Amino acid sequence: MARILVVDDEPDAVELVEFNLKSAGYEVVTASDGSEALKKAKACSPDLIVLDLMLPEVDGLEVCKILRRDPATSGIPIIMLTAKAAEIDRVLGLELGADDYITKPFSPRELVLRVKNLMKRDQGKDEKKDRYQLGELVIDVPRHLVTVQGKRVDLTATEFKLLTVLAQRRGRVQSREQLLQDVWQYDNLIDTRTVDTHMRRLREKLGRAARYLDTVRGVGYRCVEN
Amino acid sequence: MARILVVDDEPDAVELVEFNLKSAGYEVVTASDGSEALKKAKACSPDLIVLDLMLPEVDGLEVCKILRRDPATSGIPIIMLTAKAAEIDRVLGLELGADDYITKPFSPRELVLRVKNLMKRDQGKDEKKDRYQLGELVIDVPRHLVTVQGKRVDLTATEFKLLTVLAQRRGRVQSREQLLQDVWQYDNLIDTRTVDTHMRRLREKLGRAARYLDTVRGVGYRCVEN
DNA sequence: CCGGGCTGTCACGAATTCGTAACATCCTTG
DNA sequence: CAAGGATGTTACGAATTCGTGACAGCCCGG
Repeated sequence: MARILVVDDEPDAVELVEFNLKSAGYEVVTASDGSEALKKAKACSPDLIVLDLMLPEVDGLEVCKILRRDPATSGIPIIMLTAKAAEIDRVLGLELGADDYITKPFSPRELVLRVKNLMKRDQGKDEKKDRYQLGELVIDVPRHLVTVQGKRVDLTATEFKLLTVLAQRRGRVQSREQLLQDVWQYDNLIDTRTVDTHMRRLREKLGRAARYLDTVRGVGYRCVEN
Repeated sequence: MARILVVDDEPDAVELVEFNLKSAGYEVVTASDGSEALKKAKACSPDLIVLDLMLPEVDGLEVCKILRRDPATSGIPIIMLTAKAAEIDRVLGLELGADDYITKPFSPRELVLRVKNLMKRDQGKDEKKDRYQLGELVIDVPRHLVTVQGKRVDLTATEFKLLTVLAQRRGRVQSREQLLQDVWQYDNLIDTRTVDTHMRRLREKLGRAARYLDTVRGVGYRCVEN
């Protein structure tokens, strides 16, 4: 089926991930440090890489960058494992180009789901972009900049992330729970109504461009195209 | 339907969980300590396990690990019950691999919801689609959008779910009780006649496309292909 | 220490949606 | 065709949902 390279320096972690991925029908290759990872990434040409952020010798971020620079490996989807939610911004940053991330601790099932998701996405169309445009509304992700009719709109970090997530999943309704997951990173303690408040603030700042943000009563919010 | 193994050393807790799961239509097997849990997990091959963190003899964490190592049980979703929120990290930890957790005290409703969620995730892969088409009627699930001859039809959350469930089980008659289970989830207090009213509203909004929704007198409703 | 921006929560009200009862109609059965 | 049950239709009060404004805690720079 498909080959996955798993990189982590903790043997237990590797073993668990390996076991679960194999159960899901994938072929698994492992590496325990950065240089080994780079070697195997070229040698085995995996279809996907699960990469721990913290590694001895060569850091996970560094590995990611190098993989992206090399034409032989730059097209391989990477899922980053991070210990802290705070590191996520850097992971998803342009200069790194990880395709997805999971914060530790995570459930193996969750990992398998994301792997499947990325594999599917690989064949399909739905890719993450640096820039989203909805009519006069432009979202520049790496620059953290939003403009409406060329005029800059100042958004807070949360508002920006919320808008970006909605734009990424354009067309599809996102439940409040889903948004809490994606924007607030697994912080289940937060009230779902908080999403409403941030949507309100976001809409207020976006002015007329707020029309791209739909409320789907009883379900959640959705970003629409026109 | 589906079998669930409930593991807790407090009889009261077991009883409460058992009662609620049974009310939701599940078959329940119970165990009061770790070794019994392991035995029954293999013997009964449950579809899901609800596992208390603190157990006499073999700790819940240990049980979880062992279950994950054994190929016979590693695929079974596990929901952990923890007394303290602080323990969550360990529960969802990489080396453990629980799929979800609930902190005590919890509402039975919450538990049932999580169980359903995990079950759905498990089996829904083949049958469930993002999109259903019945002639001029198109149901786009992720977008939460229904169109008839390309014209958008506004449905409430309940109506949409009802239509989706019927479309998923296309061709097969669904009893009112079944529909209440699938659409209204946990709440079995609702009058079956309520389904009729929602069917009426749904048909009204669908206009001509309502012809895809059959009434099977004395039995229930059915979605037909042509 | 103060002040301001950001964030999460709450409370309130308007609007929608829901569940049920009541009545009307349809269908089956004998 | 009559009777009785099942379903369709309508109306309405209850409950839910969402937008809005207010507010307190937090962090950080001055």
